[in-house]
Amino acid sequence: MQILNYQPNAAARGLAAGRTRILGLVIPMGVAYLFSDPYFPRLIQGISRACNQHDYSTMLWLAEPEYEHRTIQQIVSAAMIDGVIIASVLTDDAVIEAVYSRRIPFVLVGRHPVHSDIKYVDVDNRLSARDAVLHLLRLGYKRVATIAGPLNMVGRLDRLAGYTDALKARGLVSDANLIAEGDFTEESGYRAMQQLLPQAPDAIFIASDTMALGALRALREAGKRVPDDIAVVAYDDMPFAARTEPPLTTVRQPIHRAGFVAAETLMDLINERDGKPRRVILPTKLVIRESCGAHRAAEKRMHTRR
Amino acid sequence: MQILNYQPNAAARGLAAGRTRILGLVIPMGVAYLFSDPYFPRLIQGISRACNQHDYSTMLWLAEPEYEHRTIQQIVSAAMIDGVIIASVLTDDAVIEAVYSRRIPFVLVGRHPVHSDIKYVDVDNRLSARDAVLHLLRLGYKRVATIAGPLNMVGRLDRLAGYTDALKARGLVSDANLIAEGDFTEESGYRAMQQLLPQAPDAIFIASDTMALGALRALREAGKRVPDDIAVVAYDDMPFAARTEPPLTTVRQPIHRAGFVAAETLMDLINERDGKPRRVILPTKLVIRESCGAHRAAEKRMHTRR
DNA sequence: CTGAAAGCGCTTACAG
DNA sequence: CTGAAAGCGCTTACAG
Repeated sequence: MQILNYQPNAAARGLAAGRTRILGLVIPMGVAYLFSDPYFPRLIQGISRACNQHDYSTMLWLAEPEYEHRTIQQIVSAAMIDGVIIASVLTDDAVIEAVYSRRIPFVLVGRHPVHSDIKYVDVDNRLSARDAVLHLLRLGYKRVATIAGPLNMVGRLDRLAGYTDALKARGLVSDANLIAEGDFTEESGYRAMQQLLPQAPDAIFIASDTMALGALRALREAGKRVPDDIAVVAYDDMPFAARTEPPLTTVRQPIHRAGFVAAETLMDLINERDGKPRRVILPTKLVIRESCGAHRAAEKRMHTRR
Repeated sequence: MQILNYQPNAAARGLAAGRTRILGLVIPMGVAYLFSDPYFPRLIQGISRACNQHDYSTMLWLAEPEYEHRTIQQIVSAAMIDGVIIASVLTDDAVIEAVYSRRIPFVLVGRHPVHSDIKYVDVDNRLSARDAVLHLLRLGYKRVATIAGPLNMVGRLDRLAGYTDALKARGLVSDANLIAEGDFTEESGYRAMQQLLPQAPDAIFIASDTMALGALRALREAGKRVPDDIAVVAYDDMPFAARTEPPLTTVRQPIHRAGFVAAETLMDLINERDGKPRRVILPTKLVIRESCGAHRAAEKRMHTRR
């Protein structure tokens, strides 16, 4: 049975059927260095898994700013892809505007700041950040600083808002001197921490584990002990977060799952099975380890009781 | 001029022209955890850059073992892609066999262990590993251990061979007790180091920076100082290698460039501009920092001279 | 229910 | 050199 070796011609099939079973994935590289953060590999793995299961393929575009126009051309190029996933929403994103106005099926990973009718998959960045900071406040810390992510990214703005929410909830007002901006690299966390140290914070919420790595390095160099001199809570729960010194208390978010769900949501959209909700908010969880001092605080309480 | 908004139909063009201007990229996931190593993101960035410059697009397949058959089907599916880049050569790779036997244009990142006529881009893993280990031996270390990568990967076998070469070059014989195998994760480096410690090595060559991270952690926990008690040389020169404690002496390899060159080589192959050589070996460089003790050794010599 | 035919939207070889 | 026509290899609506 030589027929077993037959491979249909994908281009012909795409032309005739009007669909290619290819999903596009666009990663804005306005922030190219970000790509080495383990976030994107895990997201891609989730998307790829869904594609494997549903017999789709993935087209990858790293949208470098200097080629943005070309990337958009390719995405909106008819009959190349059936739809597109856009990861990591920038507050001003030409790619989103292009696919939105041309009515190309697409799903965001991260909520859109303006168009509320866009389908997206996300975590509740604001609420989870609020809870993380409240955790610190409840432990009794008074001067809680934060290192935010690049503020042109929607999710990072939300985390910063969550930080402010938490302060407000405890009747505190946020102090601009306690807020530094990083760009998600280890190096930027290092610099931001050095910048904050003179303000003598007794705790800090850092918007990513990778930046926390840099912050821990800065603290070590400055001779500060974590959590005794300053408590740290981070975000992501990357694999390495359990192995820093001390291990990081951090907000776990299901990145792999976000990719998977985004891909399935897009497939439904393409096939007009509009069962999936417009927004999918995935659960997060504050993973408590050593860096926040909660264990130490619990110990103290025990000693006090005796 | 409304004609400016015209977008040619990619499927129709592909059918008519017999080429799609799409390159496939296959990352074997027999080693899925590997994907979080910064290696692949940087490789993808290089490939993506070349595609942007030459007006190609990239199709990404993470070839999970359970979907290997399907992935192969997609790759060899006519008129989907013009050619394929296969990253990270496993010693037994069904994907490579499939594209090889079907005469689909392809380029490997990493040399092939059997078919020497296959085009590839690589570094000289063996020679660079040899030089790294010779560096340690020249500094006077006597018991040089190694943590190898997964031995089903060709490049990692080559690095192990380089380790043995160096020992031989100094009239030493390799001791199986001084060789441990990791899987490129931080965790595996940690465990491999713990396993090697009872053998009392005074230096170690580790096949990746990520594993070195784990090894440094194991050494710290065991109370060993680097490089005083044990010297460390790693491989990759990832961004974080300059910021470990102590900073890593490590072999720098141009990953981004490897991706870029692989993509351009494939484009030439597709267009039958057979100008590019069959094999491209990119240069490596031993970057000397604190972990090997070379600086300390130099200092000592200075003191002795006085 | 089955099967031959039209048509998807391009590229390219070829007639003029 | 220019332009109309054939053909790429499928899917699908439609005639039988």
